[in-house]
Amino acid sequence: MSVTIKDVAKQAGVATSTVSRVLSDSPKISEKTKRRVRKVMEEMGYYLNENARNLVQQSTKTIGIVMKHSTSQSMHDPFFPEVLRGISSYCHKQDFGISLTTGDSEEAIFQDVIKMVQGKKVDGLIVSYSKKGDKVVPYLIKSGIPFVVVGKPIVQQNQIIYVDNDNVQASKDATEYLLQLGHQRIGLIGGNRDYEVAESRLNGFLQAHRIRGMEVSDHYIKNPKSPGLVKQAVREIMNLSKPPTSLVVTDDFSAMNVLQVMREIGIKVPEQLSIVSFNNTSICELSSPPLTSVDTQIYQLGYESARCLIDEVKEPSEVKRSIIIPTFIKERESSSVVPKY
Amino acid sequence: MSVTIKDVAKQAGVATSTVSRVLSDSPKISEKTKRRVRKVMEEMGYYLNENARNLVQQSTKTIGIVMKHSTSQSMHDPFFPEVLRGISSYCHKQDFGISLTTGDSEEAIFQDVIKMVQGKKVDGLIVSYSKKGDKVVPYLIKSGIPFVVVGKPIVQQNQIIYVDNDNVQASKDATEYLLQLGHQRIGLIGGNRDYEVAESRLNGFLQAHRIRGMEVSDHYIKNPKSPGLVKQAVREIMNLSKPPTSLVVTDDFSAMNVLQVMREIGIKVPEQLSIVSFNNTSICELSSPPLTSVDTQIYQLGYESARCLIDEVKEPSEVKRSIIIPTFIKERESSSVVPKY
DNA sequence: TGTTAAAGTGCAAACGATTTCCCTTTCGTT
DNA sequence: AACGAAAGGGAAATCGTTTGCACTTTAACA
Repeated sequence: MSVTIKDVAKQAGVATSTVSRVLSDSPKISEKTKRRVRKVMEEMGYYLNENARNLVQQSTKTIGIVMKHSTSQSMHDPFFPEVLRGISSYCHKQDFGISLTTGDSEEAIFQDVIKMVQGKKVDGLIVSYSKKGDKVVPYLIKSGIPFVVVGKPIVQQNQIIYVDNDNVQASKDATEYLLQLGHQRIGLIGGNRDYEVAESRLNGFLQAHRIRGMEVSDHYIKNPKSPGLVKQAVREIMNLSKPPTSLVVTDDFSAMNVLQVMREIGIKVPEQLSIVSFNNTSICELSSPPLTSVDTQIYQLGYESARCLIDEVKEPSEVKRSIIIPTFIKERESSSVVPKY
Repeated sequence: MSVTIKDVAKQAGVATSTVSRVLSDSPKISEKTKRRVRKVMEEMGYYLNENARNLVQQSTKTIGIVMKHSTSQSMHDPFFPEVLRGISSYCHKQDFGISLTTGDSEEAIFQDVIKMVQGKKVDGLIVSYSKKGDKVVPYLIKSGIPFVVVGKPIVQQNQIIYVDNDNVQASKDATEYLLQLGHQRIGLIGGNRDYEVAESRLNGFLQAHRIRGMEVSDHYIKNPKSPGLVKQAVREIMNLSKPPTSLVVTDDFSAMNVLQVMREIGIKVPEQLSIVSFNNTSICELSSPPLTSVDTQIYQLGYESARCLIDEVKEPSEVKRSIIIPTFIKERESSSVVPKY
């Protein structure tokens, strides 16, 4: 149908190889010929067929993105879109395409990944989460395809390129921040402990206490398995005889849930309860009150992971360097000094 | 490198054509042969190379998604992620892949699209917005590739497949809803009028008034060009000597902005000001107070657009049918009867 | 003027499938 | 036993590029 390299060659009176070389701007072709060929391409409306090129080059200049299971979860939380934005930005700079998994169950996603890899549809992958018992990462290792994970891998960390925050530190910082404000009773609304990030945040939370020689009651620690269970967890924690005066919350979205519960049960934020959450996504500014949140620089997380991946695709490195993106606390109105009794 | 159809053929003692037929489960091949070939494929670890198939079939079983200019805008608003979720879901069912534009300027996106289309990387496209002066849609029409737009196309509506709400009606409903609550002074916080949706919502808003023979002051109508200008617009509108008692707001995100301003200037929602917004995204439930919002069924919008597109890819239709997704008002706490003075 | 090197092109073989014709078998019918 | 049809499978062309190698100019140098 469409005009091919052959047509151009014939029309321009050269060989197809010449046209191909013009396409890649090879120095073996004289300027004069290039100009002539380019003119013909223009006239005939030629455009390169990427599929043909992909086939022979054994590369697609496309990366695959593996979303967290349950697109719904990924999508509602602004985390995924933001990391995607970062990835997207770097890919565009490097003229790489993006291909998404479409599955909505863990198994379906796994199949998507296999198809991408074996079908040679992508040159590399970004895994946008790190989860216990996940099959994707082990598979990718075995396959030998370049990939990077956003978050700290559960297994074989030294063989995997990853981009992450220091979540232990970040959580420690958040907790320490509340301690400095004078809070003695701090609760944690964490996440599903199957995800590495939840585990790290819990550790940081505990460490901050330990450093000060403080014990934390188990009742102050909740790790709801899914976003839907957050409210329940918050209610439980606030129903304790001695409820915490502040909460470290694993993400902004959950913090909004917290805010709702407080509104329900008539507890004022920050007057009666301080909140620090994570990610500093755009809802922080828009909630009432605006949320103090640990900025995890999600965009950077995405951008750097794309950079690492594409570097690796271009020339595989022997040693797998990983990258830690710094975090900082963005203070807003959801946190204040501990109420005096 | 990897094992090809030829290797399998040799190993199984059949021709490549036979292997290919086994792959596509052709009825021309006996069950016995199929079993044998499949076993060999299994043993050798064969996997089909999609690029090779794409080349000969002239099709990629992949659709491209054109995001609204400024990924940032697309991404912060949960609209895009949600429509993507719907698209994704249907694509997965049909075993289609998804490819995203990566550009972050209108021009860059346009180039992405050209590359996808001319490079034959996709079988069709979904344009996730409808904007005045947009170059993508006209280009797609000219190219002849199947595509559908989410939203009502500005030009040549009858030649374009689109999936949309009846935004005029939806806006009329929202306005009527407030009128019924007794509000006499209703303001509109709309969107950038370059987008079709903003225009329609404005019309619906006006129509609802007209039906009752009411006039609307221009001062009550704001169409900030970008999300950043929403707050400013809200302040202006509330500074009028006779400010509105209720607001129709073009999306939930903007409504959150409204809420913030109200908090700043000490106006209580819904006691002193009612708000109805659009989209009924997840923040509605989480805001304080929870937002009354017109559910536009974004997920469905995405799902149906994917369905239309893939149908069209499979067999191009002569007449371009479009689809209107119904809307309904989800009442929450941001709206109430007009305050009595 | 002859020799050689460099520069510029062309030829043809990949890349890994699909698909259109054919050519064998095999089997049922008469 | 002979014939024809149907079923199963093979050979080779094709899709649109890239690329290693060989070939022809042209220019330069002795």
